[in-house]
Amino acid sequence: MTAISGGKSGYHHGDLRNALITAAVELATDGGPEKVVLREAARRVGVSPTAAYRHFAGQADLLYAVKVHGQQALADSMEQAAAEAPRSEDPGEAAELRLAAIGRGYVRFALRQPGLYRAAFCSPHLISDEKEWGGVTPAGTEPEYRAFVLLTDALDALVASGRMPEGNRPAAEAAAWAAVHGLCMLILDGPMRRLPDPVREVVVERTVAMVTAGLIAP
Amino acid sequence: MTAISGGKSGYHHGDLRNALITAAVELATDGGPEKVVLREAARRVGVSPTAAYRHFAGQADLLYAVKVHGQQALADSMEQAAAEAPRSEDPGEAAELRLAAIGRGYVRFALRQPGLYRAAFCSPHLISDEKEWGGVTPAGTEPEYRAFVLLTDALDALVASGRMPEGNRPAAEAAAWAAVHGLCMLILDGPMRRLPDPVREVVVERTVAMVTAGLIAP
DNA sequence: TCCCAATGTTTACGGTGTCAACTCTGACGG
DNA sequence: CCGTCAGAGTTGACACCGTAAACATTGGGA
Repeated sequence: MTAISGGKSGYHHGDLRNALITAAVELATDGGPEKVVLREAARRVGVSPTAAYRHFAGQADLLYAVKVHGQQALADSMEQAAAEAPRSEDPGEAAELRLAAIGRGYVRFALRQPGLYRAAFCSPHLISDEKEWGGVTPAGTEPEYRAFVLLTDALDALVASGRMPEGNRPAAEAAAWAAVHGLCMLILDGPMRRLPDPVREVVVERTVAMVTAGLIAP
Repeated sequence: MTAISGGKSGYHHGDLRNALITAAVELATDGGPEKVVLREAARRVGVSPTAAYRHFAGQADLLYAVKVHGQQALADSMEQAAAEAPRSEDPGEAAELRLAAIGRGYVRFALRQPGLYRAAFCSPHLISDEKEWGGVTPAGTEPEYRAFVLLTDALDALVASGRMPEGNRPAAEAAAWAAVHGLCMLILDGPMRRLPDPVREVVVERTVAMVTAGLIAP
């Protein structure tokens, strides 16, 4: 049978897997990963709960699909922010601006799509996916690969321009990622939630500044 | 009746609340917040599930108690690390070393007690506690208050010594906290889990260095 | 002494993830 | 042209979980 037939014949849905993912993503979008419940997704698609087991190993597997979706959406936001980054003649300054822009794009996505973002980074204990970074670089199959590459490129450009010392390069991506990720989590779930908007912006800018300055410093 | 009677008379436990918290903390310690299940805690204490409702509003309330416990344990680790920080004659250098020590103490706790740490920062959507920071400083009743004060003092000392520009002071605690928190989360739950130990140490040191350098930079 | 308020218990309900067994259906080979 | 068979969905059941209501037990003060 063709799996790409969009027409639902009543019994056979035709594209149940994607329909379930869509529903699950919707659940995560407003409510976060803990709202991704298999039965509800099936309910929304109009199908029996156990039907999902023909396409997913279980709820964790469905949640993992949502996680991948979220991470790709995050990478999109970062790419867009990078594209809109202010240009500069000085390659060093350009690289620095680009890194800052990427960071802001990251945070912007997290704040605009808190549910999806939290799903994208929800604990693997709920999922038990066993993919990991080998060294500091993730394998190309990783869902967070694109976001990681964006960051890596920006850092490489920064060192290539001479603005960032080579000695600071190792693990720089980890440090930069940690700062923006921690910022988002603290704002979304942590003690910084419900921070007044102006204060929040100050906090974001201070963090971005700390990252760039901290990586550039000799 | 006295709530402090330790002797269990069979029917009346005597100190059920603390017994439940202890059990719940144990659950979180090996397994994280999602393993904090009310029925299991009651089971371990040898009491019926609904007995817990005499002492907690519900599972979320019990989890919140665990959260507070975790945050205090975290503050302990930070305090100890600060006390063990290398001294220096130069007050500027001393303040910087102290800040770095605090950061390492933070990370050390997270890596040694991943379950508790994750519980300490688990999403309020599972808890619905409605306490928050007013500005950038938390109210004194906050569980994360002690840890926050430690950080704030270290930063104040840094600016008082003249090593950190006053212009960098606003929201500096947020940026610093974000970096170490994000680092811990990425290592525990994120793409950096199962990073080889040596690499992990490099990552931690690079992050700590980024924070201090990034805050000190003019 | 007796009573009552605090503390636990039993029972029950709705929700969840998941398994096993059954049923429908459409595409393919004869 | 038609039977069949594997893939896709269904029903029913089980073991958990959180939680509410009604009931039972106890010990300390009036």
